[in-house]
Amino acid sequence: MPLPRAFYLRPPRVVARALLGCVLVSRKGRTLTSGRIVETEAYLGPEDAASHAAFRPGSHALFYGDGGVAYVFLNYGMHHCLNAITGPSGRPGCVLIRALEPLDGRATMARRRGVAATAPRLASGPGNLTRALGLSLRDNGADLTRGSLTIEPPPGRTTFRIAAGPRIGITRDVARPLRFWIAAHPAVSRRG
DNA sequence: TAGCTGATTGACT
DNA sequence: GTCAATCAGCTAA
Repeated sequence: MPLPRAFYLRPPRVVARALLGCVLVSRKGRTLTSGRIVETEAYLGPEDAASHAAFRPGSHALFYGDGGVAYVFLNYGMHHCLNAITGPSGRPGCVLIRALEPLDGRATMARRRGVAATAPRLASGPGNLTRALGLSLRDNGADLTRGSLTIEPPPGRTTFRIAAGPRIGITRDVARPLRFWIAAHPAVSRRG
């Protein structure tokens, strides 16, 4: 069972931490790929200058709607990034999913990435992650509580330490400590 | 219509 | 550490 809508109807900071350890599942045709979320970043509403809710029109309808919806965008002309919209309608915010530890479909991810299945960090980094799962702008607006792109609760008991720090790669509001990752996890993207 | 910017990556020096 | 690849959607004209 995917995480319920209510999971997402909370502030981005809370959802970002809660998503660590959860499993992102992508179904494309008969192919299933999944991975454990090990790294996220929170983006707030217009008060957060780095958030697309603040300066990226076109994403407004998604940001201001109910949470639990995928927001996929293209940047630098070649990389897709996957976000989960958070908060109830009228409370914009989202969580950028930056890195996964591959679970099901490792071979498929490796093929999509064009690397060996044994390669480390198959889905580490927002661009790599979306490529490994076969995501594109067509997945923008997808409902994360049902359908082909969902997020499941952590399987079994999982304990880990959550580390926090400044977000990576942004040019506005650089200092806010809104990046969260599983401490010492090998699949966390290295930059920063 | 042209020009600019960006929540990146990988290849190269 | 530097740099090119490449595009959606803005802005200026």
